[in-house]
Amino acid sequence: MARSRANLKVIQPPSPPAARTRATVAAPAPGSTQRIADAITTAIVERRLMPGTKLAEQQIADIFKVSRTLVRQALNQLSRDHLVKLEPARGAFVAEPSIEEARQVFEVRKMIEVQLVRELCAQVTPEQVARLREHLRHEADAVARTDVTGRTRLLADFHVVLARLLGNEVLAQLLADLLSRCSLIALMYQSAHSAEHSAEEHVAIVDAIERGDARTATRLMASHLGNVERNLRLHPRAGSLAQLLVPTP
Amino acid sequence: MARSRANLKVIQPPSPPAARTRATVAAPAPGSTQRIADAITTAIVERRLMPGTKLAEQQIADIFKVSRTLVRQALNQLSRDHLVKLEPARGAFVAEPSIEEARQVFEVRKMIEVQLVRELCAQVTPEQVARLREHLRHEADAVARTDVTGRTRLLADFHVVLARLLGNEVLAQLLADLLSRCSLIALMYQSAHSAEHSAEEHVAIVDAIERGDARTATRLMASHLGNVERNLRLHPRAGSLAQLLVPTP
DNA sequence: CTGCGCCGAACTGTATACACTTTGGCATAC
DNA sequence: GTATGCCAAAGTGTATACAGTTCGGCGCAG
Repeated sequence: MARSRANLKVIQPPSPPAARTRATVAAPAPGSTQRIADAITTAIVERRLMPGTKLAEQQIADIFKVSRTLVRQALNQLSRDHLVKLEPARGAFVAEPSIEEARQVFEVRKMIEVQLVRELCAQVTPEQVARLREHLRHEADAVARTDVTGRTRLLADFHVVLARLLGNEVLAQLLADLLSRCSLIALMYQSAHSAEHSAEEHVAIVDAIERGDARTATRLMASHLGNVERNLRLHPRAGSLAQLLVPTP
Repeated sequence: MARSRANLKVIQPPSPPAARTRATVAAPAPGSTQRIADAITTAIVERRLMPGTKLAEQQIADIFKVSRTLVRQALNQLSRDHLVKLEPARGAFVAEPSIEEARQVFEVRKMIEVQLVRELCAQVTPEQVARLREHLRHEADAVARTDVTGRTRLLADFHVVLARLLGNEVLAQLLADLLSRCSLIALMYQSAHSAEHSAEEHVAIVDAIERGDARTATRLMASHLGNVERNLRLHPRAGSLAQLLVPTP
């Protein structure tokens, strides 16, 4: 895996519309650290920073016109989100989630979200269904407009919206974290899963939830997550370093 | 909620045997930041630092004989673990989880751990059962020796051990985070749940897992978590500020 | 006696400085 | 020609300096 030497300028500090990965709810903005973390996050998720890219502190500091101190704080945060990997005395790199890690993340998502959907079926209100329908409309819009970035975000947000309907902020945060990891995984193991397909599956899930049909809803969610995972290229590719290191006895 | 002005000396930098909350697996030790974070963590969990206590950077820096830089990093980490709350321009305080947050944390734990136990029943090996039995022995020891600190830690670790048996490190980490929050919650809302009772329930759960009896195991886990939560004083206590602010119309 | 406002001590937020580690290249030895 | 070792540039780890904010007290007015 040759480390990408891509130009770091791709980050670009967006002035007003920073990402809201967790800015909306988490910290009351301890300063501009969050702005930097968000910019890097979106840069990673939008594939402008490829996995393995080195994130040199001074370089980023220059881009944002701040000191290394703030950049360092941002990188620390991102490392806690598993979006960047910190190698002591060597620097920060965009994380390269392993295949095994990808599997585990999806396994956890399945455990949580199946249960989530089950509980939702038992207590969902018409207003909540309406809220979900609205989200589905946005998804459809983005798919129609072939807005790749927005589409990806909305498809992920769907799952967070579900969590938030339970009124459990802890759960919602937790899922949001997992989903940001999934974004990175998805772009590393280039999904062949079409956005339309995911959107359709989301519709089916909401239908089942509306009917309060827990059996169907959980089954659909499980298969949905299974589909997404199955369509990742989670197989050691020929030419990958891991393959080369095994002398095949 | 009067802020505790307790003497901060209670932290004390332990030389060799630092806490292993996440030191063992997470970072390859980027320096001594982890040492400080661990010391504060154990101080909180062992009730030497009460919720609401202010954690002044310079004060802690003096104790550990380091600069504020490292302390700051440690406090940032801890805030991500929800063990301390960072108030911009005011400082860091030991977190005071709300009753609502406590409920949500337990709800999430129930969702995850019930599913966890179910999957474990389907694929548990005799060696794994043996590993669990060993842990149960340690629990019993600690209970017998009335080793409060060790006992509390072991009772929590039981759940992480379960997670680790699935071979899913992501899940294990996630649960470990939730459990550290639970420690704080437990000490804030002083549990009346006896350690013996918890240990017994753990034994019953392992028994069910060994038999591969998923139905019983999941039921036991759900009721175990329900018991622990129910025995917290999760009711607005008379004299609490929240109560005083409601004029009872 | 109570309340308001000003001021200084203390503390946080950010930048900068310095020491130590890593790294890549070049020269030298084989 | 390949390999080894040394050195300088670059980068990270930690400490320190400085600016801006908060907080508590003291005095003064009512």
